[in-house]
Amino acid sequence: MPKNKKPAGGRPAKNFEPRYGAKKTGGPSAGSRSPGHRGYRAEPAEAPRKDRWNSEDRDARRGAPAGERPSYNRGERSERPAYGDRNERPAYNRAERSERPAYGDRAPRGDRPSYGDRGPRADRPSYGDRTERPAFNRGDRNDRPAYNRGERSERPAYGGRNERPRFDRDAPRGERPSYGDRAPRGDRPSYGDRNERPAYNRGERSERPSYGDRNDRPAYNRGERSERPSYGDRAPRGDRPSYGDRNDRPARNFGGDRPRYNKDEAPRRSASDFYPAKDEKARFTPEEDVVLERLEAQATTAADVDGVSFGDLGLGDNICRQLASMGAAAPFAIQAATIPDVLAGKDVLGRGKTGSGKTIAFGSPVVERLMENNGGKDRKQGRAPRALIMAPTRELAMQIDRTVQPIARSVGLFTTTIFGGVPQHKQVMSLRRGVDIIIATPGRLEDLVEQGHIDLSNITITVLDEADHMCDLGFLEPVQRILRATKADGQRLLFSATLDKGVAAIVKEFLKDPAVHEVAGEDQASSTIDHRVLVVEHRDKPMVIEQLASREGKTLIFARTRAYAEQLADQLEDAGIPATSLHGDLNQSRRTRNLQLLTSGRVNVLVATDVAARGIHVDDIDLVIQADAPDEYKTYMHRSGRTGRAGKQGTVVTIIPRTRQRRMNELLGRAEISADMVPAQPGDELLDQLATATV
DNA sequence: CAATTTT
Repeated sequence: MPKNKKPAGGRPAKNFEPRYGAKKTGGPSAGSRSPGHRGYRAEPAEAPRKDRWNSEDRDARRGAPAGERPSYNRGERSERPAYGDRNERPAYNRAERSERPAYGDRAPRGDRPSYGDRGPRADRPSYGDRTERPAFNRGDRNDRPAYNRGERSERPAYGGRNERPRFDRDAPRGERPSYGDRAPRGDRPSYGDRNERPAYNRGERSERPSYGDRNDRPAYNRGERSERPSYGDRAPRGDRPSYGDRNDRPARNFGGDRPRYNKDEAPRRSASDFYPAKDEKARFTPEEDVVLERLEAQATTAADVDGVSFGDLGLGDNICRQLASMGAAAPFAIQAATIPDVLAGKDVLGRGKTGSGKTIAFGSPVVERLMENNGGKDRKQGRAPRALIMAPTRELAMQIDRTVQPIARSVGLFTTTIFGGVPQHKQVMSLRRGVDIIIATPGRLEDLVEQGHIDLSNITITVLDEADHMCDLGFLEPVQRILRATKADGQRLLFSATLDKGVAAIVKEFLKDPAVHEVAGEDQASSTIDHRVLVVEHRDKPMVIEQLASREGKTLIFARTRAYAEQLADQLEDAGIPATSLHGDLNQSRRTRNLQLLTSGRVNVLVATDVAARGIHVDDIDLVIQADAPDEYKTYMHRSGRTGRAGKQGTVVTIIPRTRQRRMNELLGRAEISADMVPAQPGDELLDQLATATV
């Protein structure tokens, strides 16, 4: 399918333009779409502004800061074939879902308030329709008179509506969940700018569960949690349909080929050396064994840290107090090792075991440094961010924010998350209000930079979490471009549990004489994880997985592909094991919700791709099943690091075919893991033993 | 193969 074909007759173009046109000349357009949202206005204040944009004033606006220009009307955009191919992607068996009563016997769906009046799942058009629906084929949208129903013009006009298909649009209205039943928008924490709303935080923050605690790093906050009111009486997050639901399928195919920086529009802000064209030759030269080979890592042991406090490391009182309130009373080894160097302004490479507290290791000193630099006083609107933390997945970005944000707020600094899969508007608004620390995934960050909404030129500290992964193919180049846009002499921090020479390209170009830290005695031998490898006949695999997964505790299953993850989740549900999935074929809302299903314990089995392999923390996962063996030893280490956190016991079971034994042994060797490798088939008692080992 | 953008 011609991915880039320009449809005859320029239909998509036609469909794009009227959309924008209609927005401007047509009815009013509200930025917020539901009553209760903090920005909601019955008489949209934004409407007049749009008119102005549309008028001849445009010339007058020429000189306006980039962030305020309606820069979205770029020509070539509308000519692009839009999202056509999305619909052509395989459905991954979603359709079958609707045929099964599965969700009916699943956890107490019916108990949940907001969905109470919805029909049973099977009656609804179901997500299965999605792929058949021209979801993103905006083309049809404007042609459908249905959406111009009378009340439309009275409504706030849903400016962005066309752009965000909601589920079940095609269904008769009566059958769709009425949006009025939803929790008011304002009650739902929004991804991007949570911290921007003073109402939500401030002093109480530390006493509250602070969104972060939900599935954050282990040690912090555990005990207090149960004592606190917690958001228990709120509708569980996962139940509140949210932004992402509108795109049923996230965009993919991120046009790696798409030329960045629309040629006809020079970057306006930081015009100078922004993203120097492509690469002055590939920087990655494998034979340069820099980093950990040449630079001796300074090992810190837990004993070295004994009796040391965060204050001793150089953090200020507010931050120390905040850390204590988050459950981090005293620094972990990796934190004690790196914090002083970070505070000293050095570039740092930090390697600490999965779940060893890396987020605080970089988060708290970054906050401290920013505070030092401006005396905590510079809060002018729209100030440019000064620190940037990048992560490979959205979930991880959110999780980092949950840890860093309270620390930042404790000294009056603001953070915001920037990632894709959700409407950008809120993110842009927070940026305009001014933030100090951006926590981002590379794609959306670059997008907003290109749009002129983000100025990276004042970024003095950049952190790469999961740094080795950020240097993998597909991430490396965007990361390089972003780093080049930050202050040239800025401080850079690279953290990962598997930090290796793969980061050489970044280190060489961007770090100066970095301090390298690792924590001694944190090898797999000292780990609390029991590693097993099961050699299983291909035909037995489904049943073996079922047997392993039908258990009490939380189980995380890794699959290599999204399709298989989805299929496995379906299979388990069919078998009566409540399970959900997490992978890139889900929209962000469902990703967030499904992960929340596991953290909340509503579902005990999550089947995920490697999107969940790194960084994300869920309490008490005691069994990790690798339905497909990983290709890389590092992947093995990260996946297995989802269990056995905070010193708890965990089991990792890897299922392989006979033909993979040798490769598996090599991989385990590289990971320095010793694991029993035994044949297994359904019904084996061993499987039950493994399933119940930790429950 | 997965992950990473679409206002």
